[in-house]
Amino acid sequence: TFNKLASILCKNGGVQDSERLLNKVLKRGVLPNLFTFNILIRGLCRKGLLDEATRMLDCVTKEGLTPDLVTFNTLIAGLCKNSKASEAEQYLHKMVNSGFEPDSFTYNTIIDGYCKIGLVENADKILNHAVFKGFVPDKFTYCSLIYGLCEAGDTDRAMDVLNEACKKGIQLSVILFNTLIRGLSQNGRIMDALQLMNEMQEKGCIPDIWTYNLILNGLCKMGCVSDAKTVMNDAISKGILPD
RNA sequence: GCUGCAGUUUAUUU
Repeated sequence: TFNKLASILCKNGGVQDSERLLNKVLKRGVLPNLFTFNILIRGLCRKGLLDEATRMLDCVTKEGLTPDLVTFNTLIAGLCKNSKASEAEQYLHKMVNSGFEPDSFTYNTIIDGYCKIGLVENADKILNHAVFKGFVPDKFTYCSLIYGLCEAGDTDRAMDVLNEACKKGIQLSVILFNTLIRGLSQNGRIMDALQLMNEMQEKGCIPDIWTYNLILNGLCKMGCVSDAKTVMNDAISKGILPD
């Protein structure tokens, strides 16, 4: 019960509330387990308290518990969300040295972390290493790569990556298309973005409110407000209401 | 003690 409450408190942005609750509960003799620490690590990272979060890892050991894969993944994700992908990579090495096998969460998180800070090359390096270890790229991996390539202005390669994902049997999703649509429109390729919005339907992916918002944003930024209106009416006629 | 279950980690818009 406490763990569930702590998780909710942390997600609402209040690690301190969680810690207060933890103290109360400790006084009643309820002992935290590894889940508790994992939740707190996530909460601390969300607040940007990375040093506290990494210290939590030591706390775990002091409490006689052993960090598990989720503990490492949580910390790695927290570091990545705070633009610290290379620090996160250090923990990848630490966990391997501690005898843990990184899983798809681990690899995808670090790959995403590097893509988000514009270091697609580093992401690629991790990916190649991961594939060598038997990792199979999934929709998360491809999404991050597409995002990263687009941010780097390499929309052509981003499109190649989507095609590659398709060829490898990845079930293409609205999210993957949205990611590429965003990249195309942010790189001035609004026509290609519109075309992709049409193509995605042939592949069974129905544009959602995110898709339309991306397209509308792209059109408006290019000054094509009347085209944006047309698209918006199209969305409304399909039952997708502006939010 | 055993069995089951539950709670924690990764991708897209403004």
